[in-house]
Amino acid sequence: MMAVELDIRKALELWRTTFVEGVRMAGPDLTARQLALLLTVYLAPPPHTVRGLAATLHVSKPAITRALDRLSQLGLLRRQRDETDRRNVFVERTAKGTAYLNDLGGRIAAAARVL
Amino acid sequence: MMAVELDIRKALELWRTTFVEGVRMAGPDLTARQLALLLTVYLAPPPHTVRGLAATLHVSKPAITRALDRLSQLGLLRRQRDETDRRNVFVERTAKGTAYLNDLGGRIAAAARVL
DNA sequence: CTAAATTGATTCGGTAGCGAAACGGCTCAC
DNA sequence: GTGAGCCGTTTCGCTACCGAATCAATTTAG
Repeated sequence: MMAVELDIRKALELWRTTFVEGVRMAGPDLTARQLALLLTVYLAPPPHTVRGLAATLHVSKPAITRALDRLSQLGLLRRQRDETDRRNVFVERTAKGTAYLNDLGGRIAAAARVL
Repeated sequence: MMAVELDIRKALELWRTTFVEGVRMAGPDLTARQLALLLTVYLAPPPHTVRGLAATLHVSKPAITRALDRLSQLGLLRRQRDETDRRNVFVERTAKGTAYLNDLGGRIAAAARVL
């Protein structure tokens, strides 16, 4: 697979296509924060804790907890208590979340192909 | 400028980078709808009316009005009454909106370059 | 064994978004 | 001129998110 080169105009058109498509399909309607969190869990190396995610995203812990409530309610993510230190909560992937992001990535890639 | 080719993994990493960066910078915090609207006004050929935008985005007219309230309050967009048919409202670009999207596009392009 | 520190969750008051329905200004056919 | 129809806006009741402060559970230091 090839180099990724984008000028500003094409970058914006890529975003426009994907966003408009997403808005049209009326999916789960995630916040920017929620999507950033979801993508981080799926793309960055584990383990992911609430505290770590808060630091990564420069966001308060309650904000992470709330985003986690929402995303796990949607089945896109899962909480898992750390049994060796029960204060920690690990955030883990789910099959549904994988499918969701595969779909999203596919739409982005398809939009990029059209440019 | 070159071809745009993206596999799913790279597409998602591109989004992750840009979203996490955006969340960190704590910008205006726009909704998916608001951003889709903003991008449409700047990238699709004018004129843009409320009704037309609602049809393009498959969204109700009041939703467009509200997004317009927000975006014009932020100075990223401007309403302009159609003087030949005063029922219409045209949505137009602003210098601030242009700067905002240039910045966004630049960040996307930069993120793409790192892949 | 107890006191301090750490982790994630909860509460509080406030802001902003949503869909559905109703509204007022404007145009145009008759 | 008047009535029908179109356009964008407003209202209503509701849901979801925000930051700040606080909390309960757990671990660790002394």
